[in-house]
Amino acid sequence: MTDSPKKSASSLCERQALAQPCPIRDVLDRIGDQWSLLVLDALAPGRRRFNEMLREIGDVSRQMLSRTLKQLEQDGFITRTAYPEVPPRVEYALTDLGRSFQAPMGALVAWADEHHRAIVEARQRYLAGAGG
Amino acid sequence: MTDSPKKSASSLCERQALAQPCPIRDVLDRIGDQWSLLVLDALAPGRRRFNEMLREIGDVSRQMLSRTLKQLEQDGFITRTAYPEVPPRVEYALTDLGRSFQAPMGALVAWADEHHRAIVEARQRYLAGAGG
DNA sequence: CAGCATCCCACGCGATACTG
DNA sequence: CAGTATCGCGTGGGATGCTG
Repeated sequence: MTDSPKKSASSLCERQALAQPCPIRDVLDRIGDQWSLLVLDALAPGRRRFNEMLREIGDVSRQMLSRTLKQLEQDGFITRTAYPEVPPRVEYALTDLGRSFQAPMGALVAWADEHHRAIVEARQRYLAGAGG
Repeated sequence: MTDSPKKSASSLCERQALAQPCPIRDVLDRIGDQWSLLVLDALAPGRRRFNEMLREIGDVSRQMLSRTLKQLEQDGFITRTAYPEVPPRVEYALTDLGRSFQAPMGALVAWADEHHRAIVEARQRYLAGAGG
């Protein structure tokens, strides 16, 4: 498939010309996709190999890790370095772009940590009020 | 269904006890779900009615808007106020929690705006290098 | 107008076997 | 070890008709 013909009319996306898809949606599609954030987090301490990340993240399949890494590499968040050895060795690492993303990501993490309790409580209040 | 039996082994989620699911995953599951962010954004200027948002967002179905609103209400991001009139009128508005979320969301939006060009360029470079 | 119930298809994603 | 190709299931989500 080429590209989704959908249009997003939100002001969130209309803040720039739509030559490119909405940056937010673009970024959100990446970090919102279940694994990218975990991968980015796994790479935060330093370079990692494929199976290393596979084990570290734990509940990701090879296919999804592979896809996610490729996506992140494609978008310039990480680099992929293959060493022509045998057995093969491939290492992934954050780029400057990837590292710069840790700031807003950190803000999000901090907010989540700070307000998670409130969210959980809101859910419980909701269930109590609506009767499940 | 009760709850996903999946476990996330990432340090991103191990920063607190896992009595609750990882706050980040929890928050990400919400804002990463294609519509929540758009809804939150639509409500930023002030209260909105159902069909108003439906039109404003543009490419969201009734069902998904309904679900998203319910989720956000449940999580304490927004309030739902039904006026016992005929025809019925329902208004949605951000809560304090919802408004507080605009800070990290703003950071993310700013980052996306600032680096979107770099991401697009990285993609083009990737395509050029890998030959599609 | 608000929004839930139903139908249905597309695709996300895990499992697995295969390649280099 | 580091992936890719294939298969199959589960579900996200659009379209739409019905209800209050």
